[in-house]
Amino acid sequence: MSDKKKEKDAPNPYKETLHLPVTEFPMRASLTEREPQRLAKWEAEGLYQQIQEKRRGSRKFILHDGPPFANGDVHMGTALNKILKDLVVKSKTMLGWHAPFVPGWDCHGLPIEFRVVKESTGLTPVEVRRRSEEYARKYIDIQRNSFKRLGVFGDWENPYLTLDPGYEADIIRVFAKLVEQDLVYRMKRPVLWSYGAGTALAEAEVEYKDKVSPAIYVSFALASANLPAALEGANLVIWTTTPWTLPANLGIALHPDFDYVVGEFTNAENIAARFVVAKSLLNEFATKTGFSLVTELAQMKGREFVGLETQHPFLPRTSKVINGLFVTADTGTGQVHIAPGHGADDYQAGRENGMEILSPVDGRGHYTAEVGLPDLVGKHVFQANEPIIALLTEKGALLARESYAHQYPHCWRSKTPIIFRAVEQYFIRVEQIRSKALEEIDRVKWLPAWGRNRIYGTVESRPDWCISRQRTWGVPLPVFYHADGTPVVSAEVARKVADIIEQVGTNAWFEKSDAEWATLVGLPEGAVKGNDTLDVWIDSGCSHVAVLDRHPELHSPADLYIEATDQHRGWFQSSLMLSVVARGAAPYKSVITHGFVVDTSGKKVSKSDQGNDKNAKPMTADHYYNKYGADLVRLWVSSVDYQNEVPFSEELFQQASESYRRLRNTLRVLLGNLDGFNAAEDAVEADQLTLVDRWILSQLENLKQECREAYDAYDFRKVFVLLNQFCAVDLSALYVDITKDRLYCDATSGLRRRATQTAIHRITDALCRLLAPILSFTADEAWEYLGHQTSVHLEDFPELDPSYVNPEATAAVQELLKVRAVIQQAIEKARQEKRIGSNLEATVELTLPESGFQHPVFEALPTLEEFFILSVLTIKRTDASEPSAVVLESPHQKCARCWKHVPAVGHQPHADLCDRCDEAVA
RNA sequence: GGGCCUGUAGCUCAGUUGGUUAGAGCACCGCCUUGAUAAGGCGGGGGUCAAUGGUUCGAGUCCAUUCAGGCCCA
Repeated sequence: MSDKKKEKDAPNPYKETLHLPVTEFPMRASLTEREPQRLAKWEAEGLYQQIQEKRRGSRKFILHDGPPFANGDVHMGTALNKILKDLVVKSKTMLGWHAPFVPGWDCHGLPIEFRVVKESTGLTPVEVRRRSEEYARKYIDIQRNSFKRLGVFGDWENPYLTLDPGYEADIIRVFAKLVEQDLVYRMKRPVLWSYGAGTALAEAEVEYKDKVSPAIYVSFALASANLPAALEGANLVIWTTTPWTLPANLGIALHPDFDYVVGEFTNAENIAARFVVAKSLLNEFATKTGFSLVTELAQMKGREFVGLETQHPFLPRTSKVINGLFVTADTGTGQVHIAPGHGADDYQAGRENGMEILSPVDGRGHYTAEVGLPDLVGKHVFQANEPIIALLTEKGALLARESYAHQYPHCWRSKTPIIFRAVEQYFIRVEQIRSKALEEIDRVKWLPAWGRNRIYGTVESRPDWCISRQRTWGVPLPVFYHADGTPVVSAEVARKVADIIEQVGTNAWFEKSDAEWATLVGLPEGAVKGNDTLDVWIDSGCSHVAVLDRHPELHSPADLYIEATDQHRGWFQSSLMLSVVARGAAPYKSVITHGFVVDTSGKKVSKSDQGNDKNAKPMTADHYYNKYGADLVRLWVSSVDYQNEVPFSEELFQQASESYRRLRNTLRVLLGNLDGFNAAEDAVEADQLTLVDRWILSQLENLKQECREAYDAYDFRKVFVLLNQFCAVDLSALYVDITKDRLYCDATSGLRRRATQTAIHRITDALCRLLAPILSFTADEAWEYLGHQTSVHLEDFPELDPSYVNPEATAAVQELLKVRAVIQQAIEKARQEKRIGSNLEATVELTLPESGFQHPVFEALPTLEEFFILSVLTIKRTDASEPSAVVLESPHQKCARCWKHVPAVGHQPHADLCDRCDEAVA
């Protein structure tokens, strides 16, 4: 090692003559401080409105916002969703479209009502609704602030709310259309019922508690004519923990694939009988009832029993034998008692098998006359278990009884056990719109493509849509009842209701008396309004009517919907169905779905996990934009494959930070090198550009085109990768590194220097535009430092200019890079051996094969030295097949200004300078 | 249990119609630089392509099964 290497370099006396990068654009982003300032600036300038004004008249692109529920803070999943939408809106805008974005909120529904009712009991419906609205509006404000803070552009001052009177009126008008098309019917259906509170409950209002119930084995004698010999005189046997539902028994379900044994059984008292029992449960049956199998007469599959009938044990009617996949073999007999009015599976099975929905129980839990047993009428169902068991014993149908401890649902308020009770509900006849809906599915573009199958399967198999809810915080189901209880389900009446609601809101439904309403809608005296509200999926499913059709800036069908994959069954489906009803077509032209946010081990993360796991990471967006900044949240979104589950962790934010720093520092050095450059005066003509300039601008053209295409295909991840690679590889490692020498050391107005500044100017301009949708804050900030007074968000993506596409330069640089790799390896070896430090201390003897590397640049030593960042390069050609390089310590003096070790150093007048620097200083 | 989907380096992802030693960025390790400096450059290590079986001259890429995970149902 030379002595001069060890010497501490004296301060460069020529430093003042260098053109080092100068810019106020800070290296440190300080996003959490700067972003709010920029946000305030945008708001003060009315940037969103400016964008709308500027784009008015351009072709329109409508991304319709699916309304998040106005409950809780913005979760990372919600942030992902909104940022994806924003990436679409911003990129479509910069691609030349007019893409207004009207955000919305879903305001009605149980979770809010539940919260309100939990806080204080005994509220009137009007008060529940008042507080629910207050609650919803509070969270709308919270969420709106988060979305804005994340840099999402939209008409935040005029969002759509499903509680707006106009919106509510449109929901009711859609209901009128449903009625008009004869799609609405009324039918009993079992619901979770609290006899203590006298009301229907939702799943969320049920608490599971321990309860001991009587569990009984009951035999049902087969009663069909022409039974197979083995089944003559045989009995099916069911096991149930709700004896009180037996009066409503209308069927017995067997699993189609289970094996059932038909046989002669006897017990300790030598009573013999012929039973059917699931084979796998024979032992349990014997233990519990005392009846053990003596003679097996036959084995049959469950499906072979279908169509038979049994005699009801104490009522004068028969029960149907059916199959059901819900039948299990854990307990009982593999045969399930079916009371369609008292259970969800029972109901489904009952409907599929043409059974009545019998539910002889009133709202207080007492039997009605329908029960068929005079002694039981008026008795509470839980008081009826013993009399029924006694009756079964008397009829000889009771084979065994036991006490059974299990988790049983209880009402969260009255704490009483809940029962399944069938009440009248309203349904949409899906069958009548199904085929049209399926047709429409194939007219929509689904991204990813498998989304088509997902929703198709859902629509294909979905049962009729139950649209009534026994709730308060919702849009009223606009039906009335005559004094005799006859329902009035009328499109005309519904439209009158809608017109009134439009003026005063749905609270009026609850505030005005029945008599007032009857008068208003023209019904005879004595008519009363219904108490049901509409399923909230009707609310959001009407947005294409209540928002797209109503809002002057928007149109229907929308060009695009974007939501998480759960919405195939949810909003995408409800919107499709109601749009088929309202306009005979799908409400969207294309649909994008994204995955759910999962942690790095691939497990889902949800709000509910937060409470249970004390180590759980924060999952609300505010934590992340307050800690890292919105641009980092946005960069994270752009970096993932959103069509799958989206991995999320604090570690990923560290990773995004690294990418961010690279992007930011690249912008910074570009801006710094533009110091003193006036594009209008100093830019050079294209034909004056040097090889590397032509090459980088050709790369830039490529980047522009690929980014445009990726944005157009909603492939933000690809944009992220392209921009990262361009900044890290093409710019940072190559172009900027190579051109430092000319930028810093050449004369201010030197042609090479100006050529590179010209290129850098083009590059920086393009980068700011291409980055704008993703790094909305940072790109705008850099744009400002580029000398612009207005926001980058008012600009288009950079236009393609094919004249800069330069295959010749690209081919040359590709060859140069191959050689560069060889040289760098040789230099690295020398460096590891401590023979040299920086590249400029080396002299490289390059050997090239005779063939290949024929580009004229290989004859231009100064260009090669610059490209490889070397002081001195020599080349010889041999018959070797691959290039090779030998690295020697340079024998030349170091130029005090540019640090190159070249022969020119040592001449007068500046003995410590090379010729180039001598000229530059002069 | 059913429907739809996913499983490639520590992390996030590329891998065209099956065909040379499976790629990128980040992270990691070592070196250089101190004129992008709470920056920058160079070099390097790292993958049984979830597993098993099959089709094929040849499979990360096709088929089957299994395992793990997600959404929606039951």
